[in-house]
Parts: sequence; structure tokens; C-alpha cells
Amino acid sequence: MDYLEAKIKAELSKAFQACFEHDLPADQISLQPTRKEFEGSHTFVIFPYLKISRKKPEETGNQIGEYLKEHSSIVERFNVVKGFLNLKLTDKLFVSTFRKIFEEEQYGQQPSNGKKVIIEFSSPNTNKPLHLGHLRNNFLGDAVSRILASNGYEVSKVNLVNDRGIHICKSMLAYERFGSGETPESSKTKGDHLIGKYYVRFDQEYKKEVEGLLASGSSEEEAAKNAPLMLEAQSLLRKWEQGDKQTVALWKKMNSWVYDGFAQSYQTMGVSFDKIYYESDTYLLGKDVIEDGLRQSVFFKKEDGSVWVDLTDEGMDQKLLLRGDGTSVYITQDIGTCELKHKDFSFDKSVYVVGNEQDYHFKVLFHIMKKLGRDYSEGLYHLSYGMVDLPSGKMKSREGTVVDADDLMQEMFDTAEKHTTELGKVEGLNEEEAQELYRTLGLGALKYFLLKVDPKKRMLFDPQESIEFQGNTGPFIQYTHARISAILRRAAQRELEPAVGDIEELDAKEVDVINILVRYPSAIVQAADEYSPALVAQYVYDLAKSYNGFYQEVSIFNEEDENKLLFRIALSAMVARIIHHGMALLGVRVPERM
RNA sequence: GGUCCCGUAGUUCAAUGGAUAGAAUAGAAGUUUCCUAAACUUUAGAUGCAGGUUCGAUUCCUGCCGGGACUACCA
Repeated sequence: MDYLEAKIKAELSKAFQACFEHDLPADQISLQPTRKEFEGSHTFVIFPYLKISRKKPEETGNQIGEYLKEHSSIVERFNVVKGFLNLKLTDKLFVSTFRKIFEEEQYGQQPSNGKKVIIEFSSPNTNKPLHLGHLRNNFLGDAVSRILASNGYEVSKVNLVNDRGIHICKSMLAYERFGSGETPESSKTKGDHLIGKYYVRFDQEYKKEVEGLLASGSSEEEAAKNAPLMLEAQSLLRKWEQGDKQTVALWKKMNSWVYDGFAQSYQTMGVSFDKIYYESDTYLLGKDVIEDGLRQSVFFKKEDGSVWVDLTDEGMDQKLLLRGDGTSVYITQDIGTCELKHKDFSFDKSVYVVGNEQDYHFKVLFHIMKKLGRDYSEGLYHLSYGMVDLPSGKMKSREGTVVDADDLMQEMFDTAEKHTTELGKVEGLNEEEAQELYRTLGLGALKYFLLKVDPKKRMLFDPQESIEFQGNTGPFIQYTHARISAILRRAAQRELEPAVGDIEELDAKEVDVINILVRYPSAIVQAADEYSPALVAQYVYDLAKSYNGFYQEVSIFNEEDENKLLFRIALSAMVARIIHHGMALLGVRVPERM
């Protein structure tokens, strides 16, 4: 609840006492923004309280409105439409509200709540480069980290790299077979892209073999299983697990190429991690926890020696945890890693940023941790986000329909350069500054595009239609910031200090802006509660939009009243501050000029 | 088959059970002697279908239709 709402609700509570002798606590009152066709800023819905007033909606609204107008200093006028009481607050209240906000040092930053949260995101495979889906994941994880931090959490970002398994062996095998010893240096290819090339190559060669087997009469299943390349990849995996020197050396070499490539991509993306886990270190974890669960009879053993958990009471199935031969499955190591992370960080919350295709997996995992009696299990959270679809459907690496992360970012930089030069906005910038600006704008457009959509929902990306720079976009907001920056530079030049003096009357556009500014802290709290950067994006857009309306309508430097002039500079400065802060939460920088 | 998610303007996205369902973009029409026109203003355009709960349903419930995901002793 923001400062204005709190005041209004307190007054409404008093009004209920006075008008109907009824005790209505302020925190049980809800307000909504007034629709723009009516006068006012806040609307109180009467319908739910007719039982208390025992009067018609209009009468009830009028009675409360009259009381507020008479007895409350904050309400200037009101109107009642059907069951809606629209309140027009005094300009003085908006001025004093703005003064309060303006003087706050860390507006939007909540004090420490003493809680630790870790966020796991990115979690790439080392057999191929990052793609568009990873971008959504990384930007989400990064943004949610910042949002939680601004809400008082102590945040640690972790990355669990999937650096082992059959898929890596496929790349290794294809490289051995067809690589002729090429390296990132010799091929002038980023390491992750080089490895990705061999992963694709494996698949091509493998398909040929399968087709051959099919032609000689094998069934599809047999062919898939018995293709020599597949058998060899599996044998390579066994060698790796046995620590075969040559295999491990090749694995290390190829992975190091990939890590160099990833490091470069992360750098470009502007994301970083506090700790990186490797599955090659963690994939054997979890067995002791399973043993523990067996002793507690949380799990059970079948005749063949395999270990299972029965989740049928919770509406799920039985789930295998250990094979009959005692080896792990995927969830085994997740159980172990979950435990490890708690040992390392003693978190209150542990967030997994993972696509919604794994909803079931995490549901099961969290239930298991709960059944095991881990007291931290309540703090486990799957931030399940929707896939990024292409017009043709899902991205498929084998069909070459993947949108590569590095390529896409480069395209965004190029597009930014194109727009900027076309608009003739490079004057006064040296080459280095210009390049910097293109990156800021291009990355801003991309991040904003991916973050403005509710994380839970799947979204569409059309490579044919490049990401916009106009309308509800990152550059639109960045542009608003650049415009304000110009105003502030000019004010500084004229030695005008922003200030909030006594102002009797405001322009409607100024009220609009203040009305949005006042919502910032609650917008951030809600974004944290819902793990949704989209709410921050939406907020910052609303703010920029309303400021642009003000900018268009109300002149700043032509204002003769000194108080108003300084107030408008202060209002502009505050909007710039919030845009800067809000966009920073999304991991987007804002330029001083563009 | 079972479980889960999603169907909103031509398109991409909004909408704690509240008013005449908001934006953006594409379409139409305007705004530059005035602080950056990547902006602003006006205009037209949508809740898949059928029921139910409610003073009130895009929102909650049921059925149907359409799309997607999961359903490995893979990760």
C-alpha cells in the first residue's frame, strides 16, 4: 500500500465510523484507479458495503463523499457513478506527497529483511551455444535477483552447468572423428559455437547410420539403439565415468573452449554469478539422502533393488530415485544438489529459474524434500517460465530453427546503430560513445522485450519482425530518460536547483505523474512477491508514458513562477531517478543522450 | 489415455470478481517558429463456444472446441 492509499483508506475508515457507526479497518478497504473518463484519481467501490450502509449505492457513495469533503483535508471533490465513489484529491496533497518522495534517499529500496535467497538460473549445457530461450532465462534470473535484493533479501546467484552426460559425449565423438584437430583459434570460432557445430554433426552422421540400418531391415527402435555412433557415444560416457585419462582430457579441453565462449556471452548480456556448480561434481550426490529416506521409510525398495517414492497420495505417481543397480537418475542428483546448496548458503528461499516443461519434475522434487522433513522445503520455489516460440513453433536445434543468442544480440546492436544514424542522433558522440550507446539501446530493447511479458506465459518471437524501438519498448523508456537528462543539464547550466516549494495548484499532467511515482515502492514489492519483472517493466512504461504527456503539455523553462519552475525540474529529476532505478532492476542501462 | 498450462483488437502483450475490457504495433487523420518527433493528439478495431455461481465474470466452476507441455530405470 502506498502513501496516498494509506491516507485515503484511513479517511474512509473514519467516514464509515461517522456515517454508519461501523468499524471498517483501513487494511480491509481496497481502492482502484479512477477511469480516465471520470474526474478523480482514486475510486472506492461501494457495492461490498451496502449491507453496512443499508442504503442504495448512490446514496451510500454520496454520504461518504459528503463526509470526506466536509471533514477530510485531502478530498477536494467527489462524484458518484453507479456504485463507484470517485475522489479528487487536493493539489496540495499531491505536492506534499511528492515532496516526501523526492526527499527520500533510497526510494523503492526496502530495508534488509535478514533473509537469504539463492537464485539458480542459466544452467546451460556445454554441448551447444546459448539461444533465445536461454536469454529469457538469464534475463529473468538476473532481473528477479535484483528485484529481490531491492526488497531487502540477501541474494546469491548460482549457475548449475550441465557439463557431463551423453550429449557432451556426442560432441566429443564427432569432434574426434571429424574435427581434424581444429580449435577456436584455428577456426576463429567462439568455443561454444565450435562445439555446437560438432553436436549438430553428430546428429547428421547418426541419422545417416540409422537410415542405413532401416534400409537393411532394422526396426526404428533397434536402429536408433544400435547405430554404431550411438553405441560409441555410450561407451565414451562409460569411459568418462571411469576416469579414462584421454577421455577426461578431451572433455576438459572442449569444455574450457565452451566456458570461454559462455563467459563472453554473459559479459555481453551483462549477467554474472556468485557461484558456479558443475554437474560433473554434483551428479553423484543424493544417494546418501536416498539412504536416509529409506531409513525413515519415506521411500521404499522394490524386489529388483530399485528405490522409489510413492506420491500417489499427493496426486502424483510413483517415482524412481535409484536404479536397481544402485545408479542415480536425474532427480537423485537434484535432491543432493538441493541439500548441497542449503549447506553452502543456508538459504531461506531457493529459487529455480527453469522452463515450465519441468513443472512436474520440480513438483516431485519439492514434495520429496518435504517428505524428508527438510525444514527449508517451504522455501523452495520453481520460477517456471514459458517457452519462447517462433512463428514456426518450438525452436529445434536439429532443424536449424534456433535463434542464437550471440547473433541476436549483435543484430540488436546493428539495428540500434541503424536507427540512431538514420535519426541523426550521433552528433556530439565520439566513436566509442556511439558504440556504447548502440549496445545500451540494443540490449535494452531485447531485455525489455523479453521481460515485459508475464514470465509464466509462453511468448512469441518473430525473427522476421525485428524488435521495435517505438511504443512499449526499452528505447522508448530510455529516450524519456535522455530527454529528462537534457533538461537537467540545462537546469544545472542555469544553476537552477530542483526544489519542492509551496505550490497551490498543479497541472493535471503533473498530478498524473505524481500519482504514478507514488506507486513505485508497492510495484516493486508486488514484483518480488510474484517473481515478475514484467510488473516493473509495466510500471516504468506507465511512468515514462505519463511523463511524456507532461513534457508535451507543460513547459518547464518558459515558466515564470520560480516555484513552479523548480518544482518541475524536481519532478523531472525524480522521474529520471525512478526510470534509472527501475530499468536497472531489469538489468537495462539508460543513456544521458540518444 | 492420464496430469497440467494457455485461447482477449489484423498482430504482440495488459486487466487484486467491478464502471463503456487497457497498451503497443499495423490502418486512417493531425501536431515542429516552443525544453530531443525514438515523442504527442485524434480515430477505428477484441474476451473461442455453451451453461452455472454472483448485485456484477476476461477473471471462479462444469462441459465442449482449438493450441501447447509433461507423462523414460534420458538430462
